[in-house]
Amino acid sequence: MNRMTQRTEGERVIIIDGVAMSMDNCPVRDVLDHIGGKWNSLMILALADGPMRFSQLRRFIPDISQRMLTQTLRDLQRDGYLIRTVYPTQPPSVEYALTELGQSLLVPLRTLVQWSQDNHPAIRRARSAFDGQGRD
Amino acid sequence: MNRMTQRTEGERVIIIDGVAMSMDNCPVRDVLDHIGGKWNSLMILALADGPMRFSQLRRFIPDISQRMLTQTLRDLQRDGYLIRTVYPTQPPSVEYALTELGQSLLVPLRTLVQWSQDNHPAIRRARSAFDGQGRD
DNA sequence: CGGCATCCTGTTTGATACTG
DNA sequence: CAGTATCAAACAGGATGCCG
Repeated sequence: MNRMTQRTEGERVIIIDGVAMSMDNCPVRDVLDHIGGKWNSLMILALADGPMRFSQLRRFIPDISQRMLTQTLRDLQRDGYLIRTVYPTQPPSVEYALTELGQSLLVPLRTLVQWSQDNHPAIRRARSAFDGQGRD
Repeated sequence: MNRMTQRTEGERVIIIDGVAMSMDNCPVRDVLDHIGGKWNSLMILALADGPMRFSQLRRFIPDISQRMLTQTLRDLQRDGYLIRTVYPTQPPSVEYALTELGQSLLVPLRTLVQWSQDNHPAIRRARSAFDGQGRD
């Protein structure tokens, strides 16, 4: 599947699962960096069941700051994961909803969520074993 | 990556896909924070085909610093994703290999990689569309 | 309500140098 | 070869105040 990095002159390439990927523009890194952000994937999952308003999301993720909420939403919108709809009510309300792209990300994301739940105990076990043995 | 356990709040709970999860000890965040790290998931994928030595990994991921390589490997070892084996040769060689846990993570990870590759064009398109429209 | 701008902090990362 | 140590830069993130 994957093997060795090739360092052709000037052009750096990494090979993952047999597919060469330039490091300047690696799809995997690009996506992973985003879903790995502290709030991004949580936000996608939050919107899984349907659109939410700004203040709803704030309540839904209690420990996010307004700043990070705004920023995360803008980032996700920029990448096409969700759409922002402003309703010109008084006071104004803004609704965020997953796009088709966002919905499709939900699939691999849920796989990962499932895996996390299944294996979290094992990780915690490994962690305390590691911490325990080195110490004394 | 090295998350100091911070326990400030009492009993806050977030609901993902209908499942309530404590925020102090959320499996999803715990795992996502790791696979989302800049190097972690790349490292797991690098070891997918078999064990590698320290310097091999360095070459495999050309733009990682020695410091980050060491640290990432220690973190992943701590969480039970890989094992570290020292061969008392001269000079010493150290081999890193995925554990069963690490191998199992490979499955959802590959799903994500696949998704990334499939949808990267769409993301790039959305991104430039977003950047273009706000402009002037 | 739904933001944005500013300031300020701790954490993450990279460069560099040194060791067994 | 496979690390450790140290320093400085970069960045993420929180707190606060202001605005349409």
